[in-house]
Amino acid sequence: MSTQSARMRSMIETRNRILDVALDVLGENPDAGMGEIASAAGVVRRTVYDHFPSRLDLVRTLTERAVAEMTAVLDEVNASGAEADATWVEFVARLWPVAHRYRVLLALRRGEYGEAIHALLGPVDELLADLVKRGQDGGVFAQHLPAGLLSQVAYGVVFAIADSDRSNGTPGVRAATITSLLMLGVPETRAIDLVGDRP
Amino acid sequence: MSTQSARMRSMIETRNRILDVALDVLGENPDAGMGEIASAAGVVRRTVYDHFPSRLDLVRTLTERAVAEMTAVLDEVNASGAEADATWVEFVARLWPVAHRYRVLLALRRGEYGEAIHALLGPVDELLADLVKRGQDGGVFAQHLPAGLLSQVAYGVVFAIADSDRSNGTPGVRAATITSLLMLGVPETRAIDLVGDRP
DNA sequence: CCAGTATTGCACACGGGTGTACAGTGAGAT
DNA sequence: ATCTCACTGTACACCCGTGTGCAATACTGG
Repeated sequence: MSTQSARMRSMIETRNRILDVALDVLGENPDAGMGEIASAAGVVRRTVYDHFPSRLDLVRTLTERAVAEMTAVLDEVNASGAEADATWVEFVARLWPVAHRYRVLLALRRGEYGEAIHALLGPVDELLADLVKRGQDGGVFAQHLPAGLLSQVAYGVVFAIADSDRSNGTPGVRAATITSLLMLGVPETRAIDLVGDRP
Repeated sequence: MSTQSARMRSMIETRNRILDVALDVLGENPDAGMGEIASAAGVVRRTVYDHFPSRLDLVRTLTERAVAEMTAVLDEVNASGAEADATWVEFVARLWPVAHRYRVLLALRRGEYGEAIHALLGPVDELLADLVKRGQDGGVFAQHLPAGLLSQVAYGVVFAIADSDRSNGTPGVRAATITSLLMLGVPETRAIDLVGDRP
């Protein structure tokens, strides 16, 4: 049906290249301007505005991408029917690369577009809170904090550790997962068991 | 010796008012301009520049204040000679109000003045890392992460929970302390014991 | 009362990012 | 071969925050 190939294709390709590069550039410096993004994508600033009328449109599209990927992972993982702590381990493992790519969103949540991003990220936050709530109700997670806050802090920590990957060697998924599990109130022995037997 | 009282006093007072207000305003919105700070302090923008030649000077002074207060607390707490986990509890308790006031620094560490702030915050980071390292060597803290990173993430969590105070009611020091202890690898029972018996 | 000075209330220059306009170019579509 | 359209290159207007300059004002100390 869509036979308008070559033209369409290269246009979509540039659009995607802009998005990919924007993620990298903004990941390095959340305050980067459209000019930097354009240059990094091997394109003129004007062209970026052809694809995304405003900077907010760019960021929004990026966020929508992230939300789509994250909810996909969360839905899949939730469907397994496993215990909450095991589900969390699976979640972190699957989300690790994604979280690293979209780490910029955590920085972008404060300032200027914070409101818009927060709104788009709402569904993800809910799914996350639900998972933690399930763990608390099941007695596998601690209850020092309300589920909503605990889930935010927990995956904030995962993002933070993923961030530090850029500096030192590689704390890696394993360390991040264990740390988040501990914070969720899972005993150390159980935490090590959960992450121990995996590919 | 310093008998130039009334004049000096009111000038110092405005200076301090500017600093205090700047902490509040920047706490709400780290991107606030000198104009907003001036207005909030009941002063004209030009006056702020009389006290602080540049925006960086303002932020630097704020940071120096924070470093002074934090190192004071850390030194005092470290001198008690108690176990690392007990010391951590004391540390969080004493630092709680301070951390809440200076929460903006965590946001300001990224972007523009990040480098300068990071440099000034260096000593605090070291003291914190030393404390965590001591706990790891003593076997009371877990070792999934290197002391430097673990300490950063741990007090990042404390700041994050302090931040959320503004939104919901009051998770409070207790919840924040327990959460950070858990993440440091302290067993839940021990953690509750540690925070349980205090004024 | 008079001098000194912190503060005010304007003014402006400067830099930097955003978003737009428009003529030109080159590769694919017809 | 010609048309179409994504992309180029350059220019411009606009907004906003920073930092500076200077005369006027108010308030305090001698």
